Amino acid sequence: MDKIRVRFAPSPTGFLHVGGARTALFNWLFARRHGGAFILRIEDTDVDRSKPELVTAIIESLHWLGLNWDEGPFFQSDRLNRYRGVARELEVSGHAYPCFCTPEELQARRAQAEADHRPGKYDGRCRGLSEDELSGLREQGRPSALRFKVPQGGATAFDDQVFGRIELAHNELEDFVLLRSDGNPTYHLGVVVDDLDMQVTHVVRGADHLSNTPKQILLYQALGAAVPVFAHLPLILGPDRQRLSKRHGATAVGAYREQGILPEALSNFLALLGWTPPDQKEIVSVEEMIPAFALEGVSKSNAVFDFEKLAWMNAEYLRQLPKARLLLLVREELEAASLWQPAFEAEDRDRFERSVQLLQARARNLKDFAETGRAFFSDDFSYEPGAVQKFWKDSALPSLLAELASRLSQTEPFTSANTEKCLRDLAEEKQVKAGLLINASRVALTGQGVAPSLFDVIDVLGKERVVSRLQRAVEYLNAASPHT
RNA sequence: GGCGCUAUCGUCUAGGGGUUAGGACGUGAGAUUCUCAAUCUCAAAACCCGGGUUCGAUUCCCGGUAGCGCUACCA
Repeated sequence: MDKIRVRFAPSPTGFLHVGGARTALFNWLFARRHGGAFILRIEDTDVDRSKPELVTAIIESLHWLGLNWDEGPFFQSDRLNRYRGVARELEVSGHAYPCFCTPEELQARRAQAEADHRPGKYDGRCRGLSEDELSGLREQGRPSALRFKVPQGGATAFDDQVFGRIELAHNELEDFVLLRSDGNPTYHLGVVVDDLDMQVTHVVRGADHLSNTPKQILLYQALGAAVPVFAHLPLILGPDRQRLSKRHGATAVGAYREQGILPEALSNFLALLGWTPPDQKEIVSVEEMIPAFALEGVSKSNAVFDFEKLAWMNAEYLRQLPKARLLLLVREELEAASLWQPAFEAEDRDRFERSVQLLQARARNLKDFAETGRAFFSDDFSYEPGAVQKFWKDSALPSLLAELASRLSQTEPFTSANTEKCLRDLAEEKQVKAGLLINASRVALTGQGVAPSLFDVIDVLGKERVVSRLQRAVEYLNAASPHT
């Protein structure tokens, strides 16, 4: 068999959607599995809706996901003459004909057909235009589109790698447009010509193209070309089982990145939407997926995008992340939040690293480091209201915390064993539960009711910060309830 | 409307003519505890409906229903 060649062909009319990302991933996996080529092609023939900056954004998202391509990016807008040439060939060979109906006329007829409960297919009225009529219309300067002459009668069938045999009767098809009246190709012409020129062997794309495939096969045949293998992927839906769209929240890959999702977590999650590795593992790296990937294992039914599972998977990956990479990612987060300090790679480097590792066990996404973990990287943090309400309600707290601050300032050496002993001794003396002091101190030190183990926090923060933060909490509490 | 496709716990799925229908996320309970997370244990939770084939269908076939897709000079 010839070398396998696949492509991902997004159109730059929007950001890279998670559905598109999964299509790209499956193509990439398939290419890597078979040592084939993965081609990137930008389908920008819709001049009105395509935007150059979206091309950049799509490419950036693909890079972020680690989906590297072997050829391209190719732009359909660079190949316009080629499509026109093929269109011309098709016209000359009698497989296509000019149509002078205007979009307005067509739309009006469709509307009328709908009102009459008739099928709204194009009626083929320009199909039988005589040479005289043709040249007459041309002389009038009437613009024309080029339509494909769908064979009358019969059917086209193909064996989809995931859906099996699909058959469609030709009378269900209309004579679809190949070339718009402005000379630009439509999707169907563009894909077929490109996939042919780029020698694509397997077309792996969303199931929304399943019903379009027979049209394209007809084009291949009219061109006397071999038809590639098709594999359609089930669609990704929102929680309401509607096709995933903006109103469901984040759909763009970039939006997940901004939410602190790791690319490996997103890839893993997306891969499992419609595909199960043979060993049924849930956490699977792309490296593990490559040798196991097969189109035959792809599910036929649409899948609901479950953000909760992605979040879980992300936490899972975050916890396993090698130190060096995590440090780098957290640094980016802190920089974005204006929390990064040069000292973190100089005198405070050790504290920085230990803080990150402490937070790592509980983080669900990268954002957590700069948000709930803020107090580890800055003295400027506030007390989370829920935590204050829950852990700072005992009226003895101000004096207890003041005493704790004073005793901790005397503790030498300042190890977790010693600070813990100090706190527990104080609790015992004052006849209060150690938990009371521990929880209250946690809020004082981190501003959060949920944070790592207190003595680890104390250890990482160091004596000076611990003492001053406890004192700050005492002041806050006294200010809040001046009568006690 | 027409055509096409699909149908297993709430969600992602495994399985397949005879199974206690398996796993994961989520949910609930418990253990642990210093809050939370993690971890461990346990629990609830599914074969869309109706026919047929068969000794036996969740599995195969047909029909229905539902959902999705296509039905553009969008891709």
